[in-house]
Order: sequence, then C-alpha cells, then structure tokens
Amino acid sequence: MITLKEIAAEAGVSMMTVSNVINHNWARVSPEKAEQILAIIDKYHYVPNMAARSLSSKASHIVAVLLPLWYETADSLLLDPYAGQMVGMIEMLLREKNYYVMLCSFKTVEQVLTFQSNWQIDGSILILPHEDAITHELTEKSASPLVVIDRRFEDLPMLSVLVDDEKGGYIATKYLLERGHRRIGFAGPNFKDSSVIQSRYNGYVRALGEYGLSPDPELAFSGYYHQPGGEEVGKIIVGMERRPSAVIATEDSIACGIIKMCQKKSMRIPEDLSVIGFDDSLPARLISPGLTTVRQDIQHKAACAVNMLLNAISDSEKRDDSVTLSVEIVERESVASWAE
Amino acid sequence: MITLKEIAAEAGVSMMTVSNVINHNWARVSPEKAEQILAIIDKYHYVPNMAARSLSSKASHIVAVLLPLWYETADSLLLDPYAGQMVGMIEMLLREKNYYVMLCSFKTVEQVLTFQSNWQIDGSILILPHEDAITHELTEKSASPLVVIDRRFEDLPMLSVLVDDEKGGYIATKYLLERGHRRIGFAGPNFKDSSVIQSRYNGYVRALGEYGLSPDPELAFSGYYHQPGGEEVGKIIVGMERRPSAVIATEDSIACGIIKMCQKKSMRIPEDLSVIGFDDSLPARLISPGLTTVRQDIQHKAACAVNMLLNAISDSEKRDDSVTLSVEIVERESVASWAE
DNA sequence: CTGAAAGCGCTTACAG
DNA sequence: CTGAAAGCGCTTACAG
Repeated sequence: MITLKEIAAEAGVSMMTVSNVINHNWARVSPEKAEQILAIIDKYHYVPNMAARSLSSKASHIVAVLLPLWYETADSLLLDPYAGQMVGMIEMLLREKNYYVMLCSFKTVEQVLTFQSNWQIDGSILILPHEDAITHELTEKSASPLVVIDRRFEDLPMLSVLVDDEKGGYIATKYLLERGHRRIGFAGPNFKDSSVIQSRYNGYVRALGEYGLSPDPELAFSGYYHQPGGEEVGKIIVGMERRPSAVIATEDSIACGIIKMCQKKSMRIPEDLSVIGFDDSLPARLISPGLTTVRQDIQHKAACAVNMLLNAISDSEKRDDSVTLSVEIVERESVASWAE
Repeated sequence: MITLKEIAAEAGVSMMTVSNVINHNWARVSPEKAEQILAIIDKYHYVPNMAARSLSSKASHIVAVLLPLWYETADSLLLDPYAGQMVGMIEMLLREKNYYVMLCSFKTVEQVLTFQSNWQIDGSILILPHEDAITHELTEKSASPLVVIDRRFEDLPMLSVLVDDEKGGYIATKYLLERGHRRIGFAGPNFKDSSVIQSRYNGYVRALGEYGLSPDPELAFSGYYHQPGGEEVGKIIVGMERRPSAVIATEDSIACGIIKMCQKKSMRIPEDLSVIGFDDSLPARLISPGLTTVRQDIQHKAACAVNMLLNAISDSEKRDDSVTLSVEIVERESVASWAE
C-alpha cells in the first residue's frame, strides 16, 4: 500500500503536486512533472485511500441506496426483481461517474440519518417507498440530496422520479376498449392506500369515459395483493353471473394469479377472459399465454434518478425537481378481441 | 455534526475516554463517567465518522459484494432475481453485525483490487461467478478474505459456499423414477461449460443407474439457455418419435420455456409431459401448472457466506473453508405419474 | 481507570 | 506552477 506521501518523496516533489496529478488538476502541475509522477503511480499501482480523501475533503463520493424493509416480514425488498434491476442499473451508472454505492436497508428514519452521517453520504436514492410518513420525514431530514422514486409530495421541495401511472391505466383500458371489450375489470391492492394504484385507476376511469362507459363497482377488485390475491380475484370472476370479458391487474403477479385460477377452472385465456398486467416482469414472458402488460423503462428510470442526484450533489440549488416517465404496452398473447 | 473531541471537551475528559465509551470498552472507563458521556452522546445525537475510524484503525467495516457483469450485455447481474435475493439477505445479515456493504460490479480483476484498496475493504463476497479464470485470479489476489459462492477450486485455499448440485440432479431424477417415468430428459446449458450443470447431470446419471437405466444421448439437451432455449427444447420434444415422459431442466426459466412451447403445441402438462425445474424462482409458482422444482435455501446460503466471511475477517487462520448446502424438491403440479 | 502524543492518508487554504 | 502548514475525526501505543 504505497501512499501519496511516498510517491511525493520518490518524485522529489511535494504531496500537493502529487495530489494535483491524482485529481487531474493539470493547470497546477507542469506537464513534465505530471508525466513523471504518473509513471511512479503506475509503477507502484498506487490507489488513493478514499477514507482519507473523504475525511479531508467534504465529499465521500458514496451514494446510499435506501431500501425500506417490508412491513410484515422485514425481508429485504431486493426480493422484488424490480428493485434488483433498479439497484443494478444505479450501481453501474454511478460507477461510471466515480461514485460508490452503499446499500442501506432500514425500518426507521433514524437509521437512515445515522447511516448518512456515519459515512458522510453525498446523496441517497430511495427505492420502493412504502410508508408515506417515513418518506415524507426522510425528504425533510436528509442531510444530503435525496431522490425518491415513485413518490412525490406537493407540500415540500423534493427530488423525484415518477412514472405516468394515470397514462398506464388509460392506455391499458383503451387497448381493451379498442378490441371490443366493454366489461373491463380492474384489480389491485387497496386503491386508497397507494397513489400509484389510484392513478392507474383514474386512467382506467378516464378511458371508460371516452367510450361513454362509467366504472362498474362490481368490476373494481380492490385489496388484492400478489399472486394469491390474483387467484382470489380469479375465483370471484369465475363465479360471477355477468363476467367481465377482460381484466387489468396493477401487477403482473396479480395477473398471473388470475390467469392461473381461471385456467384451473377451465376458462380459456384469452378467449374467455383477456388479461393485462403491469410491469413486464420476468414471469410475464414465462407464463402461457404470454402476458400483455404495461411496461416502464427501468433503465431510463435509473438513469434519470442518477442524473438528478448527481446534479443536486454538484449544485445545491437543485433541491426540487421531478421527472415523469412514460409507459407503453407490451403486446403478448393474453388479450383477444371481443365481440359481444 | 458534533465530534468526539467536542464531546470530550463538554464532559471534561480526554478523547480516549470518550472513544472507549463509544467502542464499549467498559473495562477502561468508570461507570459514572461512562454514564455521563453516554448522556452527552445522546443529547447531541453524536454519530461516529466511519471514514476517520477507518483511517486510524485498520478496519473499514465495509464488505464488498462483487457482481460480475454479464458477458455480452454487460448488464448488471442483479437483473437475476436470485442475485437480488442474495444481496438483500447479505446486506441485512451484515447490517446486524455492524458491517456496511458496498456494491462492486466489475469486468476485470484489476477493477476489484482497486476497489478493495480504495476503501480498505475488510472482506468480499463474490456472487454468481461466471468465468473461472477471473474467479481463480481473484481468490489468489484478493487482499482481504473473499467468500466465493457456487464455485470451488481444489488447487488453492479458498472460502466457498456450495450447493449440492449432484444431489439436486439425483433427487429430481429419483422423484420421476419413483413415479414410473423411464424416459427422462435432461435439459440445460452446455454441460461442459459449467461444473454446476455437470454435477446435476452426474446426479441424474447416478439415479438412472440405480434403476438399471443408462442415459440416452437423445434425451440430453445440452446448450440451451433461459426461456428461449427451453422453447427450443420443447419444440424438439414435440417433434420426437419416442418422446420422453418427463424432463428435468437445470433452470426454472428453461422449464417454463419447455412448458410454454409444449402447451402451445397442444401437449398437456403434466399428463403428456412432466417437468421439473431448478431454483424455485418466482415464475415457478406463477405459471400454470405450478412448477415442481429443486430448491436451495437462499437465506441459509447467504447466512453461511456471511458467517464464513466474518470468521475469516476476525481470524486470519481461516482462509480455507467450504460448506455444501443441501437441496430439496418443492412439489407443485408439473409432474404426473406415468404408466407405460 | 485516564490521558497526552503521534499518526492514519489525504485536502484545503494560503503563500510564494 | 509549487510547497509548507494545519487539519479532517478518529485510534493506537504508551505512560501513568
């Protein structure tokens, strides 16, 4: 482990000069010395000590990826493939910019703040924010810039990257309407709990409205989670007198549950029931028929979050910004045309 | 940001005494002073600066999770849900032990070594090692302890956590044999490329042997990857004169591809073809019929890796150790009994 | 049990 | 363009 000091000694210059070379302050070093010092650095494979740099400068070059623990199970949310993808992309993008990423799973705001000051974190990205109260408090108290994914509060300045959920609900519904469907179900977690779900539902209502339809309460399946929830919805649909000809599920796993249960009860997908999901997760292409679903561009999302954070780190003016990304339909085989 | 020095001043003691309190060296502090100092720490919400600690002690308390980038795409391997789960579990376990985790995706050994010395990493865990040459070089050159998951070389000391793949292949095959199957296919990536696949195949051969059967080359589908590969295998099976009555796939996604294609070609699963996968990944339960598969306990695996690493960090004697975890069959609906 | 000194490896701020 | 000084916030090693 050779140090900057030793390099300075070997080159016969001051530590400052070596430091300037390492930090590419070429204006402060003569080309000859720079070259000579570079050679020595190369020769000994010198690698700067980030802890020392962090201590003396005020920048740690560490970004925290904040991972709320799941309520009940306290499992890591990296169990969710979406989160894994986001973290993976974020790490790669940050690495290109010479930032390092630390993971920080947490239950309380306190834990995050402690973590942040432990390492003098330069900035944080919060993924899959679950509880609004915590997210709110975090954006208020975070010492360094914080980018929140998928959540925004209008009552305080914050950095956020959003997805156009209303549009997602709208285009999914429109897609079905254009194919002749008129009785369209909408299944998801409790609408009131989540603004994401609420927005998607609003898009659904808007599309129906354009066709002179109003939402049928019987077709709003609220309060169903993941695959088991989807299976329950499937059971209900199978048992209905006037079945919907199509359902939109706010999650691929819910859609998968619906499909699985309906197939079990001998309904044909998509002939008897068309299904659209959300997210284009891995299972969407693995099940048969392949699931038609509303996709968000996760890579783009990660890039936006990283850019926004980096801007905020270098320019403290930028503490209130928001980007909303679009969504698109991925067509596979789970939707058929419907002629009443 | 209050510092240790300021706390010492306020308490009227030396920095050393405060340091001893913070580090729980109770033997070196009188109870009264300790209590008083604790109160001050609490009052100001003092949080130690890890960079400073890392610099002066030799321990950074940082563990690196090493993520090889995928060959072709250079995508983050966190796209793989398995990797996400591992990383999530590792982070939680390490956090309990007061370690911090940094992510480090890489293509070259050089990148990892630089990263390690940048932060004076205490130890590393390598997930999903792809290229043997890189893994080998890494275990040789890593400055601090390195735990390798799913790989072991007999020619050098190393820390590794393995899964009993031979047993996995064996029990899957046995499971089918016991249900009357005699023509059993085996589908996976190129057997020669990966010792994991080779071991599973060996288990398959051993189980067949116990029933007086020898492997039929026509039923060894080697060189197929992920879902598209599975679909190809499905196509082949559908077109065969003497179809197998069951197939074992070395990955759930391959199994899903086989099922999807066979269903498309009007074969019934499991009546016409039984399928067993490996991994018990999310899709296994989302498809219909639910996929019977060989599961490894990822939580346990992560815990073993973390324990092994922590032991090696605190005791430099422990630089050669290996644990092999067992596997089990998760029964769902993709296997039927077979009567020739 | 307690403390004064020195140092970890770097950068900032200031002089020249 | 170059450098000497001071300091970032902690711990180690040594004395008492």
